[in-house]
Amino acid sequence: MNLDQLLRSEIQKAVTAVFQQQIDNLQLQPTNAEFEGSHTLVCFPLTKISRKGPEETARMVGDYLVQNAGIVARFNVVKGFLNIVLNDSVWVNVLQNIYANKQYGQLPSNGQEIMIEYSSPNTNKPLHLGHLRNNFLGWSVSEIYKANGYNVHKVQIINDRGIHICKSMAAWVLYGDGETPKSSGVKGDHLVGKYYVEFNKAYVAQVNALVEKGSTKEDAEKNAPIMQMASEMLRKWEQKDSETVELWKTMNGWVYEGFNETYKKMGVDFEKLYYESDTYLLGKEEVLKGLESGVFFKKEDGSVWVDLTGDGLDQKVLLRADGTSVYMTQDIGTAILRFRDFPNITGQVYTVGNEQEYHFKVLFLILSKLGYDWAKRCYHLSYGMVDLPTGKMKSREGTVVDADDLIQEMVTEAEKQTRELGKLDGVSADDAHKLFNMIGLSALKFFLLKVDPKKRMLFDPNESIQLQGFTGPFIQYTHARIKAILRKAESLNLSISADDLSAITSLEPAERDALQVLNSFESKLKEAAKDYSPAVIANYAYDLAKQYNQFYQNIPIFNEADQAKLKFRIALSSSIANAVKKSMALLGIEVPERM
RNA sequence: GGUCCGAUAGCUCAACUGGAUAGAGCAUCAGCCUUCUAAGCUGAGGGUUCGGGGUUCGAGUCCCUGUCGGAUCACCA
Repeated sequence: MNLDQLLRSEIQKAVTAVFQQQIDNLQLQPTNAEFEGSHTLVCFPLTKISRKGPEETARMVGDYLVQNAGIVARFNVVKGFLNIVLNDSVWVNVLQNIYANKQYGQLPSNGQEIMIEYSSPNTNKPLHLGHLRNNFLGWSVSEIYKANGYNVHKVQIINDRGIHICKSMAAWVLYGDGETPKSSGVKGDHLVGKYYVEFNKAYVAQVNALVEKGSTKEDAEKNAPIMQMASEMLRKWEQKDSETVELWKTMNGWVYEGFNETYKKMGVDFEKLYYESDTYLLGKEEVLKGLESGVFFKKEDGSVWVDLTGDGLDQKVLLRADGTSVYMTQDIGTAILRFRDFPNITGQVYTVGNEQEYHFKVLFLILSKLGYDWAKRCYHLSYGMVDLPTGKMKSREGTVVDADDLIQEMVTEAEKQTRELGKLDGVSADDAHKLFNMIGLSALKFFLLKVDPKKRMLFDPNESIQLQGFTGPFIQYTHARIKAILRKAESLNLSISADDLSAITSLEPAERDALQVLNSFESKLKEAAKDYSPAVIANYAYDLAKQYNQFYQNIPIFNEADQAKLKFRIALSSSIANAVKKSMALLGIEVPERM
């Protein structure tokens, strides 16, 4: 039983004894910093059964606790709030448990298996800032679920098929002159992206030319030769024309090489990749089956639809009149395939931007209409867009922030600031390089993950490369500081067992405060999983680091003559370093031994 | 136009899901390095939580209403 549960049950007993009645929902919250205590019982709800004023109610419960619950030392009452001070021995015991528990921050397996999808890019252009939020978020949520005892499968669906890649292909055929990543030294995804831009340039020019000749805009958009060429390529691809398929494979191959390099830099990984080119046909089959069973219907032109007007939504097309599939079709196929591949998963999580909320509402509804019971355990992890100080990112206007460029800038900036601070004495070039990477990526990841995923956020480049304050590097620095202490302890041959700590009978406030934050790790883990929110962990890691720094600044460790206290403080430092490391790992951030 | 989401300090974000005098960071100002790493710590100023109603012991949080961002309502993905 953890501390909160223990205290809760003591309060429960107290309330029952004092008022001869039980109450289900005890409101227990952390005590505000300005008052003495760690836990606060909100007593207003108790006045119903106490039939006394809130202050008197609080005093009665407090008196009972002090007399009968061994863990409560004293209390104070402010308005209707009962601030509870626990015995220091309780906190010592908390540290003993955490210090002895090598698994602290990893909850036991709950036997559940889930799938989490993230990333899922199109293969016609390189990854950008929006993808970074997506990848960091999906990866981190996966790790958070693992830490909560789930067996997690990380996957993505690669949109490797469709008109977008055909556009890049068409432009490359027209203007590429045989250029390859090898011949030009350009990273594969960037090279294919370059031809996507080329396509759009040529397309706009052709449309304008046609409009000038008297065409309507709509006709011009349809008839522009380069668009006709791309459409023709898509048709040929669906007919498995060998030349087209070869080109498609080649150019996608370039993109995958580029993506893999970027994923590696980002530090994200996948257990299994799904490709739209493999799943869209299955989706088509499922739709046709649904048509037979009457879940869907066919219009006169031959297109297949689902009618969701009964659910407050619209009618939605699932197969075009010419029999080709749309986005929804392949998502149906992919979902079904995944539950076949992983029959034990209880649900799946889709990490996709909030502009697709309607799409997923429809998708889950369709799957449940098709009779798949697991549809109700599919969850759209919907996150907000990333804005720039200049406004929205628009690929057409060239205002996207490229992922590779951004990572490089962050690392370069980390190097610059580290050198300015003169932190590199006695550090090898190799270690220094690793450190710059660690710090730069930490700044970036932490900046993107500290905000509630559901909310739209602003990416200010100047602020993101800050290394002070509420940032990843600040937390890394705190870890490095603790490590210096632990190294010194080791050099003094101080070995500390959990039993050694019981010699402590009283604590400094800064020690108590740090222990309280340390002790809340597992409840934060649960909250982060429940809310699908790495931001909960980011805030926790920051609170913990900040709390430790206060302790560090106020209480000298090695000047302490009392060996028991010295050992206690080192054990506390060590446990906090572990929790910092573990929580940062959940965000995909490594922490250095020195910085 | 329908539906959904958002608005908190100059700026970027929190607020334990209805609890105390709404908290951090950045920026500004003032302190602290002969001590375990100053990428740190301490302090000050900074708020009508978008406006207006309501619900109750209590509202940034719930309900109604208005204003202003945004997203979505494609045989695009």
